[in-house]
Amino acid sequence: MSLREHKKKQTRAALLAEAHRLFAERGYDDTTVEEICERVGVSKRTFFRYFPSKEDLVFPNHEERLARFLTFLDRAEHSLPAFDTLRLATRVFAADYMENREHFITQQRLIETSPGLMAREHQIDLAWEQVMAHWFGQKLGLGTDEPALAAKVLAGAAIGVIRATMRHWTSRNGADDLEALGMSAIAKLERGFTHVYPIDTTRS
Amino acid sequence: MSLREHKKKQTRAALLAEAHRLFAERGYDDTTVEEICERVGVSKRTFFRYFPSKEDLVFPNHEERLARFLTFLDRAEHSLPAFDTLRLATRVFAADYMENREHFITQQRLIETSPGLMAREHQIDLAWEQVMAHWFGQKLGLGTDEPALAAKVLAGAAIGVIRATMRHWTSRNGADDLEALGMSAIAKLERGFTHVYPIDTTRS
DNA sequence: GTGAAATCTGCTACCGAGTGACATTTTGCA
DNA sequence: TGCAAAATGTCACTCGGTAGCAGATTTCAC
Repeated sequence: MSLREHKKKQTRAALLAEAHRLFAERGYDDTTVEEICERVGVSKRTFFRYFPSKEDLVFPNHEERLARFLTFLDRAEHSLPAFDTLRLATRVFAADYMENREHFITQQRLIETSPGLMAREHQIDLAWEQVMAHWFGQKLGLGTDEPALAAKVLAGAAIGVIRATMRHWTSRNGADDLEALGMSAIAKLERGFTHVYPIDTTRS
Repeated sequence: MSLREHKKKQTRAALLAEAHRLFAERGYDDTTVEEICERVGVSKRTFFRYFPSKEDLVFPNHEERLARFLTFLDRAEHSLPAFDTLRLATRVFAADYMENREHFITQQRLIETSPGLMAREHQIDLAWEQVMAHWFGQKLGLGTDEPALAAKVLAGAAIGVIRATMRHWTSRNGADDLEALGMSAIAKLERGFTHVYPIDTTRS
């Protein structure tokens, strides 16, 4: 790595670290980009060359995570039923969240303090949803582009279920077994919610 | 209605109309609030007393719609199975969308041009999700506050499914029967997605 | 090493959304 | 008509984000 690249990594890391310190100290909205820059000793202009927006400070490696998910799906055994692959992915990611639970919960709490961050999170979820929709579409054997409606609907349901589960988990400070929650959620997707709200078989 | 209230309604309507004309003409992001104000003959400060933000111009009556949904749920026959009530609601809202399809599709297209509008839409969806979670929680007979996890997960899935369905519908210019799409989506929630991605019963 | 070219940074000036304080007009009512 | 309240306008400001350009640093070829 050249000296230049090294310094860039350092600057980026310094901005991230200082930002998170300030966010923890006085919150996201009450921390201005200029403050962060002053502390790091960098101009505002330079900041925006490292991070396209202030929000990106909170989701520094979402692209990497999404890429991980993508390669996971690509490498998944083609013969495995779709929901089994989902279960595998859930195990992997649940383990990650459980291991770094303080970090993720802190981040989630921060996100919930600012509508802008909520928006950004949603944007990221949309990307995940698209990836899933595409993958489900392939599983249905309809080629790669323009996944079928059923695949898109399933992807939407999956993301919705994941978000609700994650919110529940973080709201309880990560006390529950995230993998178990995930398995239960996937089971509901797979078998339907009728066992929760039984179909009335006495009606005509 | 007093003269004062009358004028206020007029001003509000004028702002909305002018805004939508400009949005259609040169897009949301390329229309400034000041422009809208100039055309209507009102100061920027006054604008922000009518609309808390520029985004609210695009979702002028979302509170009213949500309230409609709420009273619908409240008035629903208590004995009716949960999913049947959902189906009823879907019929009502699908009819509304089908009747004013140009309006809704135009609005959706506009929303998709701006991340800020997408964010706002999501915020509104969250409110719907909360209402649904609360209602599902009641249906489960667990009292009114802090709906059970299952209720929250179902609400998340429901919103996810609705959004995916709506996106599909608008992307095809409202050509499909929205009510039929909705019924299919609810059926998937109810019975599960196994018929789309069958469970492999041959595995050990 | 030295110099030139590519790259990085800082500065200043700007835009648009949104807010606060305070003066001015408009309306409702006695 | 006159007075209080409500609505509006004005001005100045904050903050996130961008454009242009000048000056500094690094890289690389020689």
